[in-house]
Amino acid sequence: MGITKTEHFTDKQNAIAVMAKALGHPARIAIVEYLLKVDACICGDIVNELPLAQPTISQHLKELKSAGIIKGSIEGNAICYCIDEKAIDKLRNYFDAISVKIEKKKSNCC
Amino acid sequence: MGITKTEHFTDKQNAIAVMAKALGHPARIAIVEYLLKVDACICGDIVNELPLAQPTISQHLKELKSAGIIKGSIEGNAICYCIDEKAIDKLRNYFDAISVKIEKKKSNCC
DNA sequence: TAACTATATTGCAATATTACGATGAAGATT
DNA sequence: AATCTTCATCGTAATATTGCAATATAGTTA
Repeated sequence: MGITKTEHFTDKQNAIAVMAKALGHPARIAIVEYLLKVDACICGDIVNELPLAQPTISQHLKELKSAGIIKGSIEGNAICYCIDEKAIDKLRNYFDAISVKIEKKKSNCC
Repeated sequence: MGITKTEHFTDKQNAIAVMAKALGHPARIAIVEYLLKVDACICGDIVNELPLAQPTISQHLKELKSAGIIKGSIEGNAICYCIDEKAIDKLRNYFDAISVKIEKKKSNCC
């Protein structure tokens, strides 16, 4: 197999999973953190920051983009990537909600 | 390849990535949501709830456990799984921090 | 326009993931 | 003790991911 049975789950579950999966790699976490660190979102130097080859970075950027975590705009012959706040908000709200639910339960057997 | 170069990244980056990766599958999101929904964390009926075979569920539970998202305790011949609040808190804090940083910047080019 | 720069795509090898049937292990029930 | 129930593990097939060298694409500059 190796194929995920997305059709059995809700759109929301799939949406969260897609975003989480995109962040499920340390290089992609490092990219996100780098985009946060630099003041303007002038990119491309990501390749110089990370110990990975340019095609590998490009591929990770593509995955982050297709998951909606970052967005890119053309800036001359370079490309300016930056974090898409909406995606982060969705994740934040999701984990906030889980925390609240856990807090409410606290009946706990484990 | 197919092998992630974890050694090039910080422990924190790897830790977040491991948790995100564990949640990067809709079945595992569904499991977490089910554990939140049921009042007591009596499990095993997860298999009845989800459209996946028992070995598949077992494998997903193992991954969630090894990522620290859930913990399990033996309850007779059944096993009681529940969410580990600490992991959720870590994720929540992480995305909160990112949100704050995005908010502070707002210089934004894209 | 030719060369340069920045990023994307292609193609490939190595490894990981997903899924499940068959089977195993351990406590519960009869 | 034999059986049942519950969950884990093994083995295997199909597919996905990771990483990079080579190459392509597109804007920029000389």
